[in-house]
Amino acid sequence: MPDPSPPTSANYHHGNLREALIKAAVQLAEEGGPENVSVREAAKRVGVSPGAPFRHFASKTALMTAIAEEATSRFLAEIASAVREVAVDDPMGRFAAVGVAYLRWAIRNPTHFQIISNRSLIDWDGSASLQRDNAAIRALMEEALTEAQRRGLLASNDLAEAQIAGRALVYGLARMHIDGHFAQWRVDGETAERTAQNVLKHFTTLMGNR
Amino acid sequence: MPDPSPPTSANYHHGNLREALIKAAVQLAEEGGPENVSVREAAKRVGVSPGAPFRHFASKTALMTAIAEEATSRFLAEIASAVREVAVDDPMGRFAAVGVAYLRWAIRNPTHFQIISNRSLIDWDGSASLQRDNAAIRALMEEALTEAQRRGLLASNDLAEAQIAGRALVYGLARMHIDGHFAQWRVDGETAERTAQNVLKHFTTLMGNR
DNA sequence: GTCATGTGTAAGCACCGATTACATGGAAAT
DNA sequence: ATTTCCATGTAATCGGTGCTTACACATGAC
Repeated sequence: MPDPSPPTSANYHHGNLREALIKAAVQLAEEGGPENVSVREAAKRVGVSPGAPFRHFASKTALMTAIAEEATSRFLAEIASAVREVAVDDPMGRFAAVGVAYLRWAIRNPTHFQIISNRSLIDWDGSASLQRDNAAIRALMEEALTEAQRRGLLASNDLAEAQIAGRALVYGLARMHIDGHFAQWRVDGETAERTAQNVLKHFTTLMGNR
Repeated sequence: MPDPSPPTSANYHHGNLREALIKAAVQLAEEGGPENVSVREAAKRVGVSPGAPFRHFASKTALMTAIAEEATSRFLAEIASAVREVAVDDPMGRFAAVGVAYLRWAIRNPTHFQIISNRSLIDWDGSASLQRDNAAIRALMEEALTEAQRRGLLASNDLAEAQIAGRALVYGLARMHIDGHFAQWRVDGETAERTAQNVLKHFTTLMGNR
């Protein structure tokens, strides 16, 4: 009996192992959370030996970082797009748009949000794109609030405090959602997004001078 | 040369291995985060074989859950104590006190807060004390806001929304601190606690009817 | 056609959580 | 006082993990 599947020219070289590994790792995270991702299992699913992934990623952290880079890029794009749809002379509207878009993306992409929120799986300091995109997201929020204060549209007179508060609200709501805290109230997935956004909008108006 | 340290009667039975393991595990978490905890390493530090811990904890999760139970109990006690120091006819004051005490504990006990905030290391559903204590903490906050609304002291007319908002603010601030987000602003440990509490107090007054 | 390079395999390291069979020693029962 | 029993330890082992090293091969440049 001949070898049923020798490493012939057809499959010895995968062709796009890097992308395939990223896809497999994301799938593993979707099945059992980011902690469930294992390089070996991803390699197995792609049909490659356990050592192969390390030709493309120096470490498991590097693999997860690559996933985070892709995700953060899309995250930023969606937030920036939402901001662009608000009138330039409405900073509080831009601020609210950032928050709503942030939450919307986090809720609709829970796996990726969990990955980019997990400090221990990712090498933040080692990725220029991660730092740049995250800074850009922060800048979008900060610009809106700074401009709002300049125009006297902000209730608080402490800009830093308002920025931290806004960030905490959005981040807290997003984390409550992915950590399952909403189940402690009666909120059921479907309404979670609407509820969180209502809370956010209510507070952005509360932060504004009306 | 005789056996230098045989398992004689003096040390064959540890005496209080359970507590010793908990202490060692907490120390490991303090050194490198909750992910750094390993049952084997804790056993080694206590001077016991790798299998011994499993006589006292059915799994690593059970060990971490035991740590979380102790921590949550102290967490609740401190919050309850802070609430008791506020006048009974000042529900918004109680609400603020819960938030401040919550944040204060989280900031001063970052290791334990990280452990009790990590859903994947702990068996939440399997611990009655964890569920009870967490429910008690939630109840303290909810009671305050509910009473505030009953007395017409709440700006929002949606109680559930206000509760989620309050929770999100406190939780978001706490997580931002342990996740190192405050470093992105100029906040430096010392002032982090004061800043977070200022933000919280500012918003509790914003939430109130004045 | 030859060869260098990139990309895979195979084997193996140290560590991990967890299980099993066995050893031990203290306390309770007689 | 002796025996018995059981909680609590050890030793060995299993499958899984991240990661490294030595080697094989397929492919593109020359």
